[in-house]
Amino acid sequence: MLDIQKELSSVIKAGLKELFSISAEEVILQETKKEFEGQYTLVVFPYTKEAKMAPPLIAQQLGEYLVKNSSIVAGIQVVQGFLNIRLKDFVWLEILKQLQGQLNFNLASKGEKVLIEYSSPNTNKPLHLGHLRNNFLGYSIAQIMHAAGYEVVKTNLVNDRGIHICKSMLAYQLFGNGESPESAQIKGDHLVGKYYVAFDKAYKAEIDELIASGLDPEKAKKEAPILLKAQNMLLAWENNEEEVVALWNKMNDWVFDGFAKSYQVMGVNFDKTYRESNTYLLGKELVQEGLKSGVFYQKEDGSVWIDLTEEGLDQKLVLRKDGTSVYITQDMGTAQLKYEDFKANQSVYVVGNEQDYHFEVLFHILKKLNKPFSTGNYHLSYGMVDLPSGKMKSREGTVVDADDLMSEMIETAKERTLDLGKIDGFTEKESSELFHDLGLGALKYFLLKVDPKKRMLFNPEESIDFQGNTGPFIQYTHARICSIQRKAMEKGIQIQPIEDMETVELSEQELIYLLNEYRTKIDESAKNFAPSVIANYAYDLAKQFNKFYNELSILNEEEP
RNA sequence: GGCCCCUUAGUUCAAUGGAUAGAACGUAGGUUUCCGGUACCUAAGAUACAGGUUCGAUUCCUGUAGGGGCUACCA
Repeated sequence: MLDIQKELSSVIKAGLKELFSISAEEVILQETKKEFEGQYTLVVFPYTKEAKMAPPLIAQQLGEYLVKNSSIVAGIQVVQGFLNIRLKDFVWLEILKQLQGQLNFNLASKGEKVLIEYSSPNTNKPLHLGHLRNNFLGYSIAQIMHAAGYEVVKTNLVNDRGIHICKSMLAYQLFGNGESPESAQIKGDHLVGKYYVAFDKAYKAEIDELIASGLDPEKAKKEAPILLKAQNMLLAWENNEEEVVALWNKMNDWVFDGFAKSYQVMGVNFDKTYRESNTYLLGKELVQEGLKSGVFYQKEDGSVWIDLTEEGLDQKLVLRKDGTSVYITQDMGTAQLKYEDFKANQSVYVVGNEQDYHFEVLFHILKKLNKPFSTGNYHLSYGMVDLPSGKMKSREGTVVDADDLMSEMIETAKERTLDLGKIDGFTEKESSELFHDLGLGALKYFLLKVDPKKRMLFNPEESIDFQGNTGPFIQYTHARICSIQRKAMEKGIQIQPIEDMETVELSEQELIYLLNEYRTKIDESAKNFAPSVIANYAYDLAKQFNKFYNELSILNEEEP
């Protein structure tokens, strides 16, 4: 296998030694920018001191040495301290031959299994805009890592137990009148969410009442009857009381049913779904184990803690004094379960950045417990999605509902496409699929083009553009390329895919160049867990293709 | 208070420590024309501030200012 970089750097090393007596350990070559000649660039500034010579002179002499001594270098260009290297055509042909029959866009297997946990919804309310960013990030990073040569397992951890779930259940018991998704014609998750809101409303009314009757506000918050009832219900649930468990099952089924529909519209899926109600007990076992081995310690009141002050963190509770588990307890259990199920080398958690501290603590605990799954953990932490009015708050009703948003996007796509009048002859099914792809494409691209760790702004008023740096623009370009190639085939015209390419050889060179570039981007994207790298690269390519095809006059435009 | 993250054109986003900091939207001007829209061309416009490391800093380090998050026996 011909390795261009290796070949070049070994000659460069020899040249540095012979011409300037510099022994370089490593030579870093970068891709040449488009506006300059050549494919690879060596930056010679670092050698100025040792060579005692001006950078352009070093580059010139080194370049001449390369042309003379390397069989693959066709020519050079010197710009200040930059040495641009142009390779001979046969090099590209050689590589093309090697790639023959394996022009596969996926990279060679890395022989590693990576587990990606994302989505992780609560079963007390429907999904919102923030969940969309999570789901799209998780799903796309899974696709990217697959393309980068990893074996990928997608998991979802559903938080289906706890006081917040009981709140919805209680409100349903009080005000529900036996309503069901069927009878109310509402998606299950939305119906349950409705009662979560109803609880909060009743709870606030009770607090106001108590305060009006002269109670201290802090006390009122803790002693509102409806809250006490919810707490009782949680205890009843933990004690497996039949009636409560039945209600819990019924309402969870509604929510799962609703989520399944949302996931389908989103186009995401999972290999395995875990439920917190099944993993928290295992977490408790791990706490007992760690207590024995001295990783945890017990306070007098019976609560169990870990001391991470040596690691620069705090002390952290892992089990309440009443023996019930907290969030981190169940996460320990889930980690073990996932390991037993899949034995992955890496485990990625797609969770918002408000939980940075939580995961730092979790990973430290796993290390201290000395578990095989204590390595390879990564928290893919992403920033919040803000609205122009500020942060989204469920209780204040300032959330953007995921289902609503997706429908609106599809509706917008429909309106714009109909305006353009480009779907004549489409069946109804084809049209609605097209609207779905365009609407979701716009939404996905919008949420993915931004560096995950940054906060981002979403303006629903302006909706999302279908022109410029957007998903539909890329989709449109793809459709246009296909259409042009189809027409060209019909007319028997041979199209050179890249500007300035006159011979078949050169277009093959460019093909490999693009393939290499694509693979580099995939690797970079996977390494940084950043779909934004690929997203922006795709836009860049689409723009280039569009510009080139704009100059082709043989064909008419076609529908996206 | 302590810890973590962020700050780039008017706005929303790019830029493995390298070449003239890229786009998009918006704005202005122009081509096109019954008018508008579409399309195309052109222009203006940015690294929060102060130091440091380096041949070279948007990028790394320190400090300042601004924004956000965490700091629950919530999840």
